[in-house]
Amino acid sequence: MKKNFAPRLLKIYHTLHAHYGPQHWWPAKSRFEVIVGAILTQNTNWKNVEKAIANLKAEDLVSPDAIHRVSRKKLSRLIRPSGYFNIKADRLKSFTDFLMSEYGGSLKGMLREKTVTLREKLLSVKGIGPETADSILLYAAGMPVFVVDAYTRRILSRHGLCEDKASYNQIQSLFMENLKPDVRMFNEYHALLVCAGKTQCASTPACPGCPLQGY
DNA sequence: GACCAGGCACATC
DNA sequence: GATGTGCATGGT
Repeated sequence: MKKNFAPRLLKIYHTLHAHYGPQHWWPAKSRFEVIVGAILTQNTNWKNVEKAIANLKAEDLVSPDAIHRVSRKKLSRLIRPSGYFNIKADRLKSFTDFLMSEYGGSLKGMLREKTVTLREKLLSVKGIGPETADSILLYAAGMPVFVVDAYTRRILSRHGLCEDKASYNQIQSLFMENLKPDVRMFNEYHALLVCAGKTQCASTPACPGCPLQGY
């Protein structure tokens, strides 16, 4: 990244923070629940994910061991509200399989990995792509990795900070090469972009009432 | 009834 | 490397 985008990125962050306030992400009670949510929310409304997680909790299945043991059939039935339930059941299974084989089922063991190493390993798990991997790294592991999603791309291109076809890695680099690694801030920043994307900056070029108007 | 939502894998060119 | 398609529910 040749140009210094730090001032603009910081200004956007502070503007969104002042407008929307702290978002207190990730909405989950445990690290493992963060990971389950990260997989279930793929291309899906969070409200639907909450229903699926509530079903899992009702059966006391929100643990690596429980997910590993439960039948694929029962798992997909319980997560049905989150959509793509057959695929997502496989993805939850592939993650717990990975956790079992690589770390003996120990999430703590997994979280002791270096960030770069863990990211590569997560990306090798079937069903975990860049956004899901980075959500796990940031929100479950507490590592300073910036999460990029559809809202991030839309808002940044809308405000002329990237091409609308920019790749995931390009957008992630934009943040990580211009901002100091700061878990708290990366956490809030991504959450705020999602919040803004949901409300006003979503897709309209005019973006009426957008708190980022003029940037 | 169309359209969208905090993606990803896979096929094809 | 870019582009297209299947996966599926629930809210607007």
